[in-house]
Amino acid sequence: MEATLDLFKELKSFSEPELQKEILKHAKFIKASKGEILIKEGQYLNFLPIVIKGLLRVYQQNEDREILLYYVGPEQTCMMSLSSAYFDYYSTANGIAMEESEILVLPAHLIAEWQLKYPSWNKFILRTFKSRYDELLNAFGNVAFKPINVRLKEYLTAYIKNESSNKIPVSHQTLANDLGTTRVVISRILKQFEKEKLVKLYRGYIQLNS
Amino acid sequence: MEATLDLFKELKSFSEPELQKEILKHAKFIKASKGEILIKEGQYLNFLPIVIKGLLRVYQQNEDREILLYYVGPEQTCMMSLSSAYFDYYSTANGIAMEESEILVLPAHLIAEWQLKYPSWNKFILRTFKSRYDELLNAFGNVAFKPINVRLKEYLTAYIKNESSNKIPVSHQTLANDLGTTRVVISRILKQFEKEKLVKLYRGYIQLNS
DNA sequence: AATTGTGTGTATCAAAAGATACTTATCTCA
DNA sequence: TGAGATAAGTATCTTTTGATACACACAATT
Repeated sequence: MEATLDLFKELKSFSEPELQKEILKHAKFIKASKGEILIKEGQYLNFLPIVIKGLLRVYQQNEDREILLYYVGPEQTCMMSLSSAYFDYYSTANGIAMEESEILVLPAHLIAEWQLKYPSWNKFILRTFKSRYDELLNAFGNVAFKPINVRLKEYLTAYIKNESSNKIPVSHQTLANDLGTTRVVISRILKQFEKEKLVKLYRGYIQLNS
Repeated sequence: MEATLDLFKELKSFSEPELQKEILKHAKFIKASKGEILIKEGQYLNFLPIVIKGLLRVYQQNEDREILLYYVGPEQTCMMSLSSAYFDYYSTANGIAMEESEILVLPAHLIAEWQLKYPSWNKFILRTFKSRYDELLNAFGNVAFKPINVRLKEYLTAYIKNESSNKIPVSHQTLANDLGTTRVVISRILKQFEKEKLVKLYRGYIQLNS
């Protein structure tokens, strides 16, 4: 856990010395293996997870379909947990570890206490609320107004923006899950994109031309 | 403004004496007439509006369509404004007064200050974030997974839950705007509902059977 | 090599939603 | 009262999306 500890100490959001001391005093560090489900819809959470390393995927489910809400990366926490833990309310989404992840876990009651005590914690919480809200608002507008092919195109271009390569190592099924539709629909649209020379399709990944 | 002042003093969220004094010291009270646009997409806000009386409608727009995000009633504030004012970010939604409304207006910089100073203010802000987030999440799930007829049915039944009567004084166009679709689609579905004896249609309002 | 699972291609059909256009009410207000 | 605005009904056509079913390719494992 030495390495994790070092990672934690580098996080700017918690660099306020008093706060850092407090966190170290009360937090547990846990590991989540790839595919592990951390949060289930309907569940009450009495802890707040902050990701140190790795990636969580938070999504909503509806019978056979699902749709992505957001990812939680290092130095971030999960809106659902925050909401659930702070307000003692059940979660309305699911969370799963996309990769081997290291997570700092805080008892729920500290959220409110530190809100008033530590400005940097206060900022962190509000920043979390705001950025998650913005993400969701954006996703909402997209789902409400844009056809799937446009959303898919935007998803793909957004994907490679953060990467050096323009290979997108994602299956059609995963794309369907993220965008809230079915695999066949994605395959159909991707084939259309290929005809338009926008992409090249391979097993297990997609290459974006541009 | 006497009446407004009295209304304000009754708001539980701000009953903490020190906070109330501060608000009265720094706030302005304004009136918005029906149809007045208070917030525009892209605009920077340096104030936080809290509704004392009346109703604001906050929505997103996309060319010819629009979709409802939420309403802001008495003792509530607008997520967009809060987000914009606190983080110095532009608004990503529009706000319009649905009726003659009375609004308390606070300078943006006080939001952060009071966050640390007044527990009840802190609670108010977080409650705002949470409830707006929940509403949006719910709307998102609906748009992603449910067909319009189901959403419309839910909208109508939710509407009369808060009313004594089962008359819904809303035009088809307004329903279309709230649900993010077009008038013709709404009219078509409502006619179907009428055949199924779920509703009776009149000019300007809808009567729900049950 | 045979088996199994996953990923992809694709055809067919059905349903949902949107676009357009035109008609008929009803209300408002000068 | 009559002109214009708003509300609603409806028919037709197209597009988008979804459901289902099946074939085939590739990979990993035994």
